[in-house]
Amino acid sequence: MTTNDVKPAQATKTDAILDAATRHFSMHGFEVTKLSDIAKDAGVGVGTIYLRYEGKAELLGGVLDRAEQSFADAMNDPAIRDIPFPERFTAIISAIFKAADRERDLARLMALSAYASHAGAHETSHVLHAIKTHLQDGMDRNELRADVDLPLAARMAHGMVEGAMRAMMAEPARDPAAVIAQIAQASELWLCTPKPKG
Amino acid sequence: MTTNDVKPAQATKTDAILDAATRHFSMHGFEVTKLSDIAKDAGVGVGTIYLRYEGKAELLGGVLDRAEQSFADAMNDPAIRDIPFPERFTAIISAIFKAADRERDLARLMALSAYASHAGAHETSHVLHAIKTHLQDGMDRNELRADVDLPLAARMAHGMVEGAMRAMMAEPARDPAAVIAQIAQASELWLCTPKPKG
Amino acid sequence: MTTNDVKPAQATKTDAILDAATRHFSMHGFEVTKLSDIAKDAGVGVGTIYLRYEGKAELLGGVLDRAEQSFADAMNDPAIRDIPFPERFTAIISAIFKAADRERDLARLMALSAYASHAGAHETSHVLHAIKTHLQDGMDRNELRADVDLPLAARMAHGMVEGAMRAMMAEPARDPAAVIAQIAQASELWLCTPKPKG
Amino acid sequence: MTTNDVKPAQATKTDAILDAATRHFSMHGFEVTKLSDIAKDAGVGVGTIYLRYEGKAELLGGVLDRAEQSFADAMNDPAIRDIPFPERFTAIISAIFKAADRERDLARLMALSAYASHAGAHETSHVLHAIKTHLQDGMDRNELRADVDLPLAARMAHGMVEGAMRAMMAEPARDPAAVIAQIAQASELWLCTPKPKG
DNA sequence: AATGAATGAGAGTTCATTCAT
DNA sequence: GATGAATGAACTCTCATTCAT
Repeated sequence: MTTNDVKPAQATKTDAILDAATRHFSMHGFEVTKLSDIAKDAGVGVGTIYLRYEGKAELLGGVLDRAEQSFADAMNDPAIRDIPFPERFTAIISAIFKAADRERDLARLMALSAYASHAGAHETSHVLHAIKTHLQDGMDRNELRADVDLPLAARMAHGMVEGAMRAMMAEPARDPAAVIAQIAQASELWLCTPKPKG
Repeated sequence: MTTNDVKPAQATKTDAILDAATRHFSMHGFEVTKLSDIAKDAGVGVGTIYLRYEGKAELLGGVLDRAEQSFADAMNDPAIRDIPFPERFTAIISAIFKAADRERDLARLMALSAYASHAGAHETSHVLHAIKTHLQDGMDRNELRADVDLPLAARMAHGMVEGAMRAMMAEPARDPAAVIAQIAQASELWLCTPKPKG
Repeated sequence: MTTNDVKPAQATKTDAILDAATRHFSMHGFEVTKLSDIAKDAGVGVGTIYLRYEGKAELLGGVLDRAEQSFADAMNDPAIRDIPFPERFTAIISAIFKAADRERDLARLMALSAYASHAGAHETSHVLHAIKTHLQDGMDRNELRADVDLPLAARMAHGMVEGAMRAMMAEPARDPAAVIAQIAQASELWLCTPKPKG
Repeated sequence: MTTNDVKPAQATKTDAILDAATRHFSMHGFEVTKLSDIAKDAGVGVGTIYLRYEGKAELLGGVLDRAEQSFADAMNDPAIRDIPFPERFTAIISAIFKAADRERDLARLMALSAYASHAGAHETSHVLHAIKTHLQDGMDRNELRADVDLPLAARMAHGMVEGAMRAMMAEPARDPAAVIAQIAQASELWLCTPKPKG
């Protein structure tokens, strides 16, 4: 494949399929979603989906991969890696929220991992991995408490963000910045090395 | 049949159905679960399920109701309400974990709310409500920070516990007591009024 | 069984069952009707129906038997047998319409014969048989045309009355007496020995 | 495939389905008939039926429509319209019998109208309408008695033919021509303007 | 005799998947 | 490569029938 994309048509169709599939899977769930609906939404025939994915589960796999990648890319932004803790918390969480705004239904999508044929691949999500990396980095720099159980803390932080997102879904009027600030503050109090007094 | 044994047969059958349904729904998901499997597992005929629940969705509703109730009961134990913060965190979290041990797959179950016909009833879960009540109580007693956004913090705490549970599922060898201690510590640092120094 | 009915309770229950069954079968059809509905309508338990009838088909048989008998009784009224043709036509048809008013849905019921386990018994209906007997009687008295094919004419007359009944169902405002007069006139023109002129 | 052969496959399949459905519905009734049997008989998969009809009731609707149309077409043959009464009776009845030979079980089919989702459409059957038209035509030409109640007479004639058909079903050895002659004679005596004597 | 909870075979319907065009 | 008509396995739900009480 050359640098300037030779198969724009196909790429476009694949994107249309992934877009439609993301929409349907996240809004209605895996089993409820009909491939024919996705095809119609994407403006292609059902058979076309089968030219790109082995089946329904593999299509979900593709959807999850793309969504996770988008999240992970945001969090792995080198610019963020240079920020010291606790300020970095705000940057990380902002990145997650920004990605979540693009991939609006990631939270719900992630719950579908179980259906993906290669579910194992998603057992440890890219997002979770990015969180772990950031925390490890903070510990290496002595900006985070050494006595923290890293894998456990990463899961807890992950859940905390999910909980905050659910709060925003339940009360859409909330100010995202304020929510981000609350999570950042909680993270700092919980994970950062206490600042020496005085 | 003893005198204080009211309709044991029917109660037993309903319980068997709910037990089997909980097992299947939480382990395999709503759509994937076949009523015939639940019936077989419960040792009853399919028709018997329909004598108690209008359909599959209503059966899930019954399962969720029972599970939520069990959790909420554990957390509303009056004995817990007398413990001051931050010690109370340990008690609450222990209660959740103990209930989770009985209702092993609550976390996964809760994700199924969408399928329940009376999903609205679960919009705000009993567990979440219990958490809110405890936090409010702590704030009234000045044991928790006054500047905490209660509804948001409750969701975040809820998510944090879910995350910890996922960690335990991923690594079953973990010591539950240690996990509980980590959550309790994080909660204390994050939510408790800082103790005066000195 | 003595002359004065010893088992009024059972007879009453049987009647209630037959009444309810007649209502349901004729209004909604055989397959659509649920035994539990009939039982509820009759104020008995489902099991009670099985104490009197072998099954659903046999219950329909009982319903048809009773309805047919009621019709046949009306038409076999000795008073009618003394009337000469063509006047007798009016009496016969009036009797059918009167019975149809009591057993409101006979026409629809008869269509259900196919479902009765002893359908053979109904192949030649009582009503049809009564019509045949009357026509034979008229031929014996030379009041009806000798060249009429009796079994065929009986079926045709039967159908003609059914057609008239459908007309009344379609246009309930019709005057029954006028309808009866039309059928009687048609029968006379068609079946009676032409009166000598002059 | 020739040029003037438009979508033969699909048309053929639809026809096969309608043929099989007609056979099954008329021989065994609506509820008793299984879609899987119709599909097997038609040499298609069950799903194929659902590509053409919304469900079982709509399939019956399609069957009734086609059958009625076939009958009505036979009766509306312009050649018949030119024959004067009473000779026209023979032509009409012959046409009905000929169509009945093709659509062997129309009489029984018509009784199923109740199950068709668009039953209303069949309230007044095409056949009945054709009969009415012929009678009206006869009255306009002064070939039929003016004092006949047209809608009622049409229903009665319709029923008379049905009765005759039942006679033929009960006694298959009967000569159709003789049966037709009997109906035609009855119709003439009943409906035609009496011929002036002399 | 009367009941109705329990049963499970069986039907309509859906939809992922295939493949001829 | 693209399509969508065709397929049939598999599901939920119903209800006649049984039988313990």
